[in-house]
Formats: sequence, C-alpha cells, structure tokens
Amino acid sequence: MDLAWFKDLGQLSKTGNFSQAAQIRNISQPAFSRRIKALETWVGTKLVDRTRHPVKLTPAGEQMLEASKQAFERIEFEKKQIIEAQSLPDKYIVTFGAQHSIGWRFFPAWLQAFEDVYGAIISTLRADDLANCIDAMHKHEIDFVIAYESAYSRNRGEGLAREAIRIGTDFLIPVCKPNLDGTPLYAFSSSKGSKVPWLRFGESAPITKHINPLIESAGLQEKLSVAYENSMSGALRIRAREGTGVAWLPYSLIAPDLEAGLLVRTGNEEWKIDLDVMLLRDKSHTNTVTRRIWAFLATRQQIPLI
Amino acid sequence: MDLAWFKDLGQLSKTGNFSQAAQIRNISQPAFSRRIKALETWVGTKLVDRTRHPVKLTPAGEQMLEASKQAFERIEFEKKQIIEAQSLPDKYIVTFGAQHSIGWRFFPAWLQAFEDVYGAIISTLRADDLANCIDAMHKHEIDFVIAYESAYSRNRGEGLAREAIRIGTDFLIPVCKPNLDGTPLYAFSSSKGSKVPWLRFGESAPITKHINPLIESAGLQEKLSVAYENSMSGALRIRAREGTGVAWLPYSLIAPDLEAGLLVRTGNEEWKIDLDVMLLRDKSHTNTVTRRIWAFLATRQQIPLI
DNA sequence: CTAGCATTATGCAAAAAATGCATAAGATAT
DNA sequence: ATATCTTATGCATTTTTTGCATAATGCTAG
Repeated sequence: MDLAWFKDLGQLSKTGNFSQAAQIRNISQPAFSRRIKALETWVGTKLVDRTRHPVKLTPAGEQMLEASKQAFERIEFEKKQIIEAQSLPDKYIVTFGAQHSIGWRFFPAWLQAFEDVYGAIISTLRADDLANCIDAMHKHEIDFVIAYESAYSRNRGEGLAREAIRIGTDFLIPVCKPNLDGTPLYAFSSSKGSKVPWLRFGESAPITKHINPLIESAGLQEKLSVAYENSMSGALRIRAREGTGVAWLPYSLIAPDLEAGLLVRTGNEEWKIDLDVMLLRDKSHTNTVTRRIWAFLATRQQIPLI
Repeated sequence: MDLAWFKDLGQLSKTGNFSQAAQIRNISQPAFSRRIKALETWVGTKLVDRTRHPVKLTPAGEQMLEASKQAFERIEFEKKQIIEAQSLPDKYIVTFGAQHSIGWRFFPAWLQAFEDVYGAIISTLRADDLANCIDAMHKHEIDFVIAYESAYSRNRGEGLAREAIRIGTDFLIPVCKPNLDGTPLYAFSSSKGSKVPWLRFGESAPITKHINPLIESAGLQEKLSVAYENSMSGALRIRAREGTGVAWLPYSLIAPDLEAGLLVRTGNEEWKIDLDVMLLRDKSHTNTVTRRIWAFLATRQQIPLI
C-alpha cells in the first residue's frame, strides 16, 4: 500500500478526470490509471465509477478516501510533532548530576550565569555521590555530571566515552577562626610539639581525594590531629568559625566569611589546592539539546560567576 | 511513503535485531536496512537507536510506530466495512462521530464488541472535534456521537433534542516511571520545595477540560511544573515511560504498561478522574436502524470490552 | 587491550516495478 | 453513425528495489 495511491484518488475525486488528475500529479495518464487500479485491487473493490463523465468516486471510494485522509493526517501530525520537538528542544529536561557540595553552592550560581548568556533551559539536579553520578550518566539517566578535579585527581574516564570541559575554578585553602587582632587562631609556625586541630572531610567525601595528596606530600600529618570529621563542607565551616580547628575549604564557600572576618587563612601559602569544576558528559548519550549546551560551553571555556 | 516501511519498523521494534526482523519480513538484511533508512529519511529523524544491542526505537520511533498502527488500523477498518457492505447491499450505513482520541482507541474495540452481541452493522466513523461532531449530528450528517464525560464536564444539550447513554467507562490516573524497587520515580509526598515535572495535555486537547478542574480543586498547580506538553496522549505516555515526569492518562491506554511495570501510579488515590464514554443522539433524527441500535444499547447499559 | 564473533552498512550487478509512448478500446455528443 | 474525448493495454525504457559479497562497526570474552 502506498500513500501515493491515496493522493491520486484524492486528486481524481477533485478533478473527475484521469488525464487531468494525472497531469497534476505529474505522471502520465496510463501510469495514473494503473495506480488507481492497483489501489482498487488492494481494497478489493471498484472505487471509481468510470461509466460517467466526469468520473465519480463510488461510495466505497468516498469512504476509503475519507479514511485515508484521517489516517495520513494522523501520521503527518505525528511527523510534525517529532520535527517540532526537535526544533524546539526547550522542552527537554536536562539532567545534571553533582556531589552534594557542588550542587549546594556552585550549581545554582553557575546555572543562573549560564542561563543568562545561553537562555533558559529546563533542568533538574540530582545530588549524589560522584561515583553514583558518573554511573547514572553512563546509564543515560542523567546528561551531565559536574565534578571537582585537581592536579591530584582527574575524573577522566578509562576508555569510556567520557569527555570533560572546565566550567569553573575554585581552590581549597586552610582556614580557621581569627584572633581579635586578625591573626589565625591556629598558626602552624608556632607549633613545636603540639599539633593543630584538623577539621577533616570524611574518608568517603570526594573532596578528600583532592586534599589527602597535599597533606601527605607536605608532611602535614605530623602537624595535624583530627579534631572533627564530617563529609559536609557546611559542617566543617561552622566548626571552623567556632574556632574548633583548621579546615581546607572551597574558596567559593567561605569567601563571604573571609571578607566578614569570621575566618582567616592560615598555614603556608603553598598549601592551596586548585580545583577545576568540570562538566562531564557521556559522548554516546547526547541529543540536540545537550549537544547545543556542550558546544556552547566548549567554545566559551568559562562563564564568569557573579 | 509505504505501508511496508511501518510493518518493518514494527517488526524491528519486536525483535530488536535487523537481521532477524529482515528474515521474518522475507527480505534480505541489506534491503531491510535500507527500508528503515528510507522511513527515517521520510520522517526526517533517526527512529532507531543502533548504538545498542538489541537495537531500540528512539522516542520518535515509538511515536511514529504508534501513530502508524492507529492510522493503518483505521484504513483496514474501512476496508473491512466496505467489503462487508458489498456482500450486504442496500443496507443503511450508520455514521458515528468521535474525537480523534476516542476514534483511534476506544471506537474500534467497542464496535467489535458491539457487533459481537448485536450483529454486524455497516458503519463509518467521522473523526473530528467534539463540537464539530455534535454540530454535524444536529445537521443530521451523522447518527451518533461518542464522547467523554466527567463530573466536571457534561455534554448534555441545552434544550436540544439530545440524549445520551453510557457505553463505557474509563478513568485518568497520574502515572510515572517506577524506580527499580517499583516505587514511583516522582512521589508527591517527598516534595517539599521541589515541584514534580508534569507532562500535560495541550490547552486545545479536549481531555484538558476534564483534568484542569482536578488540578485546580486539589491545588496541584503548586506541586507541578510543566515539563512537556502535547495534545496526543501517546506522546505523553512515551515521555512518562522515559521518566520525564508525571502524566494523567486514561487507564485503558496504559493498562498494559502498568502490568508490565513500565509505569506506576503515583500521587494521591483521590487524584483519579472518572470518565464516562457516552453515546449521544439527536432525538429528532432517527430511523429504524439507529432506533434499534439505541434501544439495544439502552437496555444493556454496557458492553464489556475485551 | 585485542581477537573473535555478531550485527549493520555499502558497492555493484541483477531483478522487479513503475513509467511513458503509441495505440487500442470505450463512451459521448451531435 | 461518426467525430471526439476519455480510459485501458502492449511493449520498450527508465527507475527503483533487491540480493550478494564485503566492508565497517559494535560487542564480548580471554
């Protein structure tokens, strides 16, 4: 069965004349005749009354024509819907995955900045472990993962179809409560035997992977004693402000506290850990919307955050 | 466009394998590949995700397949009617009018069930807007109109010679994709600030008239954010199965998905919208055939659908 | 990471189908 | 009845589709 057959029938119904209908349909009259015949054979009945001029559709012909119009309308409608959905991708929900720490602070600000220059998108955020996020990405449950990277720990996939671009930077610095004169409550220089209390991220916290290498390479184990442990940066921040100890915290998180004098930087200038905020995607799972976003971000390198 | 293309697509969807599907369709694998490609070119989109084995239809592919099934069912139905009418000449042709959504889904099944108990009738279906259908009925162009009714929206005429009997029931329930443990992906209970993505019927869709009153009376606007909008229930169903959000869909449409665990009910038990499928007639326009049908249906109240 | 297996895509010649031309057959009107 | 218009048919040609062989690609197990 061929759509063309029904288009022919429709034209024939309009013109009432094989030759003219054939001309309009851009085929020869014999070919046109044969197509109508093919349709009649397929349906199993005469659809055209040729005994009269101009020829007229039989009741059966009228019914089939009507039905075919409805049927192909249905298909055409769906076709249009699909094409529209593709050209108006704004309806697609882009799913981001991120560790709690990023999702909590970086993501909202970044999304705001991104939408300001790119335009609004419909998005949701799934906050979870980094490992879970990446897993979900490879299961195609989420489109992008936002993760920290440092010189010590890269998230690049091992042969997996994973790509990354940097969408922001941050750094971890050791901070603590200031004395009244603004000097750090815990200055490493003054430590002979006594160790400095350390507010540490839990072993399970992803950020630990970035901090531990520094602690080891700088031999800081000798100078620190764990005073508190929590995997949420917010909790460490509160303890640091209270003066419980020293914590390596993301600058983006504590910038307000530094300005307000609630926290000060301590320790050595070199004990700073540069972090890149990376957007990861699974190359094998893209669509118009996510490709556009990716291309946009890849060409801009970085969007300044407010 | 060729019917064979869609049959191929349907087979491919079933087997998930080009070679096997080709074999079943009695054609070589290269030819099969090219036919699928031809269909994709015609629609203008990739319809099959070949990156995975077994291959799967893309959402667009699913949508097109669904539409094609409905469309060709319509044509086959008409074909059958015509052949039957030929063997029983001079019979009155009963004309039904229905909205597209009913015409595509409910009507064929209902007519089948009706004919099983009543005996074969010769009929045609005119699919159109509800308003147009009713208009046509009062113009005596069609004998019966089939329409949805809910507590929120009755089609009873205002002083017009219009009667109605219920010939079926259905209900709309909110559904979404299940988690691995079978719980709803989007459970309203867990939402404090975050809104649940809503797959909504377009404003123009007739079914919206039944859903909107519930949304308003239950204050659901606060809990829902529109994630996708389409006037075809099939499109919403696909999105729901993908996990894009929550949709209110007719039970008759999604019963198979619920059984297969592709969708689960979510939200409150009370957020269910009962629909009656009503047969309407114009009292001033009857004849022997239509009066008999009416009397038959009126005394039976309801014919169970398969 | 690679070899081996399975699946899909492509080049090309052969087969099938549709088309156009010329013309026959049929219908209409004067 | 015949001139004229319209549709159907035979046949060579063109276009399309198909199958075969094979290349490219994807998946899996060692």
